[in-house]
Amino acid sequence: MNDIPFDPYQRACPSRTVLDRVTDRWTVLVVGALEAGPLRFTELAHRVDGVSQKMLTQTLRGLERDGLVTRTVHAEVPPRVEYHLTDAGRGMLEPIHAIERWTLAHADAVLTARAEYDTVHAAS
Amino acid sequence: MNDIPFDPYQRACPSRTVLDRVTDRWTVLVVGALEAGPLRFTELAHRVDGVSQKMLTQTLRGLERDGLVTRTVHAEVPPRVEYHLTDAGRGMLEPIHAIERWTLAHADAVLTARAEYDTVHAAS
DNA sequence: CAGTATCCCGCAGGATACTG
DNA sequence: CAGTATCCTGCGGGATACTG
Repeated sequence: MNDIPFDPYQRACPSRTVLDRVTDRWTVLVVGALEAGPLRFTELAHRVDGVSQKMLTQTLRGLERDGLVTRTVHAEVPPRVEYHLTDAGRGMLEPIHAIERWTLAHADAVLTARAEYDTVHAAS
Repeated sequence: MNDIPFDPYQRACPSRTVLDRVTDRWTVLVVGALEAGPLRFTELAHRVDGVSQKMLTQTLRGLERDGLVTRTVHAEVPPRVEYHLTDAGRGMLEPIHAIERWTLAHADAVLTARAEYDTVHAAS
């Protein structure tokens, strides 16, 4: 049991490293892509458009390390490796859905605000 | 009206830059800190422990640019500057709450999984 | 197919110093 | 107090090449 509660607003709190995982761009997209079901490495690379193999590997290893994704190797030739969410990983879908919902709902407003701001604060 | 719907899974979709805002570490903490009410620059720096003045300024400018935060300068000496969420910014609280909830709820499990993983995959 | 291994560049972001 | 302005370094992350 913990004597000290987690608080991401504190610099030294370990929970901040956990926060970093949820607020990772590729993590959000990869976990979101895995919601519909297990995917292979290449399939993921296609779904998450623009991710490099290095970043995809790195993201998947991190998710595996955190117990959010499981990596299954099927003994075949050519090899088939599938990634699927664990129960803990599926828990991440709630914040991810909220993030995606907000992004889609406010994208227009934000982009408009940006253009407006840049017009007003245009460099001479 | 948009002929093309936003899709953050597509590399070139502008919504990905909006996604980047919500998935920014300091953004989440700053907006979360502003939920309770307006705060001054220094107060924010204290609440969001560990943020450098440079990153705080940068984060606030970004939020202002995106129309999520308003900056109010009170004509006093010494100057008093207050930041508060706009309605759009308050909308970001939903994903942020979900993120914070998940972080606090799964921090223990994730940290344990990490330790376990690192033990098993220890470098020789 | 599903990676690992390198090389390398740009820039995120901290530290420090200065201003209205 | 609330910043801006520089300098500088580490590493995020892309490109490329190689392997089981």
